[in-house]
Amino acid sequence: MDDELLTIGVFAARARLSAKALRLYDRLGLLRPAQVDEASGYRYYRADQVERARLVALLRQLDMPLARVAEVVEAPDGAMAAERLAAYWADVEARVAGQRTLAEYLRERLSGRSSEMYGKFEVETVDVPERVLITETRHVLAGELPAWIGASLGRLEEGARECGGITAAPFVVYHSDVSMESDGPAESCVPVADEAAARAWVERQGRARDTKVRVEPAHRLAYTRIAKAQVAHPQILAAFEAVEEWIPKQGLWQAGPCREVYFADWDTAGAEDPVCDVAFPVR
Amino acid sequence: MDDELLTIGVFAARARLSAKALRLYDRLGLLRPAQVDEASGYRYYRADQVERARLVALLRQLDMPLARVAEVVEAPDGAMAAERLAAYWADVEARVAGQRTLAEYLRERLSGRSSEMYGKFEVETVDVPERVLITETRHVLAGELPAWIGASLGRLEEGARECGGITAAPFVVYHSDVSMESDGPAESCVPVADEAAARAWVERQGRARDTKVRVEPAHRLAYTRIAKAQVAHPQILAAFEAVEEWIPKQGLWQAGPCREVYFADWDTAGAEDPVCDVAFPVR
DNA sequence: GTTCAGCCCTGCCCCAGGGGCAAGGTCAAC
DNA sequence: GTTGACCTTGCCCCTGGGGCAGGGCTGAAC
Repeated sequence: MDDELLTIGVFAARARLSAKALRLYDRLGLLRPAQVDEASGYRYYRADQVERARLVALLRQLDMPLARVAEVVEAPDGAMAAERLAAYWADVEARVAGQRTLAEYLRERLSGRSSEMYGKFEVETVDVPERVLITETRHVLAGELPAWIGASLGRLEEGARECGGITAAPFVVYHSDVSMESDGPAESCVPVADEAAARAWVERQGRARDTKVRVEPAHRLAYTRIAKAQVAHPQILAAFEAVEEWIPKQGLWQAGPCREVYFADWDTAGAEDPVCDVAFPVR
Repeated sequence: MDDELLTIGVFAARARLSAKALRLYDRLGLLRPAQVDEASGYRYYRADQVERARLVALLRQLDMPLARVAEVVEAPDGAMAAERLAAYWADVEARVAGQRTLAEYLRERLSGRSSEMYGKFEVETVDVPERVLITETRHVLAGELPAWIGASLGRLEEGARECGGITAAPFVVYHSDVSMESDGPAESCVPVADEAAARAWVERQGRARDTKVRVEPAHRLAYTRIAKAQVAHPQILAAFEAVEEWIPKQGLWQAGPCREVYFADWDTAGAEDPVCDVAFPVR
């Protein structure tokens, strides 16, 4: 019954896939024909391969990449397969949730409320002297950003005790895209007192994390102060944009990548307490 | 102030896009540099182009295709732009909602509950005599399917009155993929009494819709009866699969594309009333 | 036996939306 | 003048196929 062989066209119709797709899946090893005629190259499939093929078709309807489809259909048992599917779908939902928030934010902004929104931010400048920093740099996605900032600044603050102590508020520099899906490098920084001790401490850290000592020259920052509740995507984008809009209006230029300065204790702050300056170096 | 020109690298950093992407957007006309040096080919952007570029970058984070990005950034005003963004996002949410349901269904099925699920369907066969059909064929996505079935069968039932009347339950044949995102052609069919009248009626319909007369030869159907609440993706897939699993077990073969036979009045049926047979021609 | 339609094969080019690299031209500071 | 950073175009790569060309296979009718 199940040992009758189907040509690729018949099999494709039953599996609701195209013959072209089946040839691709054959080449990738995802769905091998039961038999291939050596002379003609004709592919023949067993009828009981339809089930697997149809599962592939359904998974592809979730836009699951073929590599992950392979992980699902080759799972040792149904429970594992279900788990891998669930993991993929959780990824999708996480991504879409981020995009949803961004879409809502953009919709509001495009509707013309941007001027009102910018009006809510008061921007000022401050001069920052030359400082010695210990830093950690990593490519990180927006979803993991809060966790990474917490962990990274925690490690650096800990290390700062061996470097003469913290001399100013820790901050995070975004060397590339600030927003969702970003993997532009982020650099968390803690100003410390003792450069020599800092270099020695960094040496001891090894290369596992990208830990460095950096001397940041004196500069001026344009910043706006925001509350804990605003430190999240995409609300925080409005703050960044408010500062960016403000800078040229004052006859200034951006002189470097943006940063978030955390001057308050995060854990003890309430949602409406100011905890963070969104800042750009300016000239 | 805004007439200072930025090189592509500086502009890319400010807009949080790659230089490569900017060259692509230039070529596509989405984001033209303010000036291009004829001799060197160097692109120079005005500082006030950053805003548009950054909007493009944010829209791309929604995975919006560049063609739709262009529609948004070139909208005559913010309200239109917001509307187009909202339309795109609604498309995404609709697609994801369908995928979400499919993912949930697949997760349950992979977890091993499939045998229980199939157990719920009782499959039988019925012999169908040769019949004259008037039909409408269209490529239709799963999302529009219910609406199209309703409208299409409505038109055909109306036309059937001029063709000697309806002689059996209307049905829809799926010549390709049954599931979400399908655009495989679907054919809605109404059996009628008078072939000559049917041909004349179809002639009068013109070519706007793909309306035809077809004589379906006598055949046997394997079917399972389902309630109104089950006639929706992806629950209905389980019914299709139950029948497909059943067929080879009886020593039968599928002899054609699957179909849904609507034997009850849809509007007056309750959610638990049987309204539809999910059927495959068998030999 | 022959023919012919309908399958099937491989191989090539195409799409989006870029990434990455090579070879070479430019620009600015020193 | 030199150097190094930056810019240019062009080519190949990715995914998941669609579409077409040119040629081989197969089965059923004649």
